[in-house]
Order: sequence, then structure tokens, then C-alpha cells
Amino acid sequence: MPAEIDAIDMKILELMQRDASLSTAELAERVGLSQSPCWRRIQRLREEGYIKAQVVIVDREKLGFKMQIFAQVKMTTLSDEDRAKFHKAINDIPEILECYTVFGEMDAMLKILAPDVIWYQDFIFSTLLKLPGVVDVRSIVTLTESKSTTAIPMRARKFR
Amino acid sequence: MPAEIDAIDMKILELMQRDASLSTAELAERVGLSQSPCWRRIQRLREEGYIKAQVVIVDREKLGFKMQIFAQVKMTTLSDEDRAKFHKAINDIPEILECYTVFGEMDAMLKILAPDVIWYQDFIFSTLLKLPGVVDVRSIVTLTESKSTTAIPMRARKFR
DNA sequence: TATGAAAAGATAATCCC
DNA sequence: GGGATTATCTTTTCATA
Repeated sequence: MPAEIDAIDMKILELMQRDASLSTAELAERVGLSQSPCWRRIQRLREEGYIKAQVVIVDREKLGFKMQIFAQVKMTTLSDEDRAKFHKAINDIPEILECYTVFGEMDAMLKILAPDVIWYQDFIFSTLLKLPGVVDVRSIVTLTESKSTTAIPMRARKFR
Repeated sequence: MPAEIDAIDMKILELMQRDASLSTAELAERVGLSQSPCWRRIQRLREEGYIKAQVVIVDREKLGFKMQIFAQVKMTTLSDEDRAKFHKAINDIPEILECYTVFGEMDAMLKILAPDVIWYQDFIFSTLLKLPGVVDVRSIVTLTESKSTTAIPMRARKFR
């Protein structure tokens, strides 16, 4: 049973969500602790799953993915087996970064990377529409990305 | 003028996108280099902007954000000044993780975190709809998250 | 120009209080 | 939680190809 986290843990998470290359000593100083307790807190945050991973964020455009698309997918009702097949397929396609089931008119929402429009059009017909249960795809193509972060707020704000 | 990256660089990025806590020595071994050249490659990848950041991924649900929403926003035509205001506002709201301008019926797409439905409803009326130019918000609430990665594929796949 | 071995410096991890 | 120690890793240097 993971204990609750306190204000110092939150500060640590806040800092590490922005720069995980900070040393324990530097983090410690910024949150007002000395090295060892700060290090122990970080370990605990990892063990208890508050920190899920430490990764590097790569420039997608520099790597040739000029397009980012949100694809809304309409699906037929699926057997458990087909549902598993669908998610397995999604998982094996690296250009699909995110997959959610959603409320509303459509049934799933995907975030997809593509090098260009030609590739994406082919992808829809030769891959997406052939996944189990998929009957329709509606694509929302992003033009400019004005904000993009993985940093979660450390508490939901009140509004004015 | 940043040089192109080669197959070894790609392998390094692939590994670091999944686990950035690997030591240089371990990375070096896995890509078939010794420490120093591997280390220099990582430096270069940072300097040239292929690696944009090193961060920790935090469990949003454990931190109380039970809801994730894609909000499609319809906007009036904006002056440059109002557009700047809009983006400034977006940037200052930590619950908005991503913001894109998009093609189609709506004009912007936001990824938003919320602790619960009540909070989100208030957020729409007291914050979103008061941003400069916003005239309509259509929300797509996610139910389950079956895939979520920040790892970009190292080359677009061909399809079968 | 790029590599690898090895030294120097910094940081992470452990121990004891 | 803090201080000090040890183990490990990062970063620089330098010789080599």
C-alpha cells in the first residue's frame, strides 16, 4: 500500500518532469534536503510507481516525421479475441504513439506520426482500415504544435 | 548545419527513448562501441537538438488526474495580439499538456488532464471558454489508455 | 578524423548516526 | 533526515590508427 506523497515529493517530481538529468545533490538543494534523504525519496517514488520511466524526448521533425495526426476510429462490436488482436496490432505499430477508447460518436482515438501525406494515406488503407473491427477513420491533421509537454501538474488548480 | 545521423545514432536514440537511465557504458555495449565514442555521440545528439529533453514520466492517475480529455476548440479569427494572448494563456495552464492548431471543422486541439468531471466542467466554463477567440469546445473523453509512449520510431515502416 | 584506454572528476548508492 | 564513505559512472585527456 503506497503511502501518500508530500509537498517535497511533489517538488521533486516537478523538477524531474522538466529535467531528469539533474543530479541528486542539485535536486536535494532545490527542495531543501541533503543528498541521502533526497535520493531515498527518488527511489521510493520509482518503487511505488509514481515515476514510471525516465526517457529522452526526441525531435520528431528532425527524424522525418513532419506530420502528426489524431485519428478517430469507428469500430464494430468485437469479440474479446478480436479486441486483443486489435490492441496487439496497435502495440506493434510504432507510428501509433497513443491509443484510447473514447466516449461519443467514434470509438477510439489514436495519435499517429507520419513522414508525409502520401505515407499516411497508404497507412490508412493498407493498415488502419484492415485492423480487426475498424469500419471508419476520421483524421485530424495537426498544423502547428504550440504546446507539448509530458509534465503533469502537481495539483489541479483552482480557477479564478 | 547538423550532419545526418547514422544507424548507430538511431540505435542510441531508440534505447534512450525507452530508458534514459542506462549508463553510457551499457549503451556503448549494446550498440557495439566503447564508452568514449558513444558518449560523444550522445553529446552531439543533444547539441544538435535530436534529443530535446530528458524527463521522468509520472503516473497521472496516482497523482489524482483520473480524466484525460481531447478538447476540440472552435475559434474566431484573431488579431496577432489576441493569438499571442491565447497561446500565452494555454502555456500558463498546466492541466493543458498539448495544443495544436488543426485542419477541419475545429481550429485547435488540446490534450487536457482533469481530476474529475466536475472539475472539468468548471474548467470549460470558467477558463476554456474565456480564452481569447474561443467560441466552442467539443470534448472527447478518454476511457481507457491502451497505448501511450513518447518513443518515436527510428524510421517509418513500409506496410505489408 | 575517429577510436579506445585510462586518468580525473562528479555522482550515485550505502552505511551509520 | 543528515554526514561521511565507498562504488560507480561521467567526462576529459591522450596516444593511436
